[in-house]
Amino acid sequence: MSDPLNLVFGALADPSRRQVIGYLSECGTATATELTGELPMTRQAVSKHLATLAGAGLVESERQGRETRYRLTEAGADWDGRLDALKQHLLRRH
Amino acid sequence: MSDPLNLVFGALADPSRRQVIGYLSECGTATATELTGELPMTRQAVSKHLATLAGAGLVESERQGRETRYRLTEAGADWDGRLDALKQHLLRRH
DNA sequence: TTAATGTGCAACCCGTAGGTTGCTGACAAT
DNA sequence: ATTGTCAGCAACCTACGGGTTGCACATTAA
Repeated sequence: MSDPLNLVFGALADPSRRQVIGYLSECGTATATELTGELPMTRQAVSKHLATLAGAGLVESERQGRETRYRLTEAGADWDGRLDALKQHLLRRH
Repeated sequence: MSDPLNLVFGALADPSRRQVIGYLSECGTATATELTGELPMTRQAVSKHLATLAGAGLVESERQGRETRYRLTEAGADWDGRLDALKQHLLRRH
């Protein structure tokens, strides 16, 4: 369960989590409550997704005052690029 | 649920399925019962995994007589390469 | 024809992942 | 000092995924 590949692909398997990666790639940085406005779920659910992404090393967090801001790690940014490329590839293929 | 990206990442999320991809990459082609010898599970479980991989377009099957042989599709072979590369990348990183 | 082998289908079990609600604690604003 | 906002638990619910067993069908071998 601690296999890095497992963590990464487990994290990427969920569409909400891939969406979070996309948003973070656009906004650069965001809090859990900010992301909640973009997703049809509770803040706690978003928080769990962020924890999963952090566990996979795709996201990192930093607490500033009373809010904690999340941003993509280098690995997370890499995956955002690959996901975009795959989307384009799949769209043109059909 | 029919989003291609969902299907692909859902399929790749399971370690057994990634292992199946690896075996098919080595052997070229195999049946469900042959793969059962390599994995700690039942033939039906392997068969389900193969069905999932086929649903994601990573594997294709062809029935020959009473046995059905599975092989990687082009997309599946691509992913086998990427998985190997990622493994190496993660190993050297630590 | 009969037996053996390979497959597919359906029902079922069980753990866990995704999501919710409810509460508590930390900062900030007034 | 009080009130409002942000975050972090913890418990709970529920659906689904991974796996099993059991049976029925098709094909090859005896």
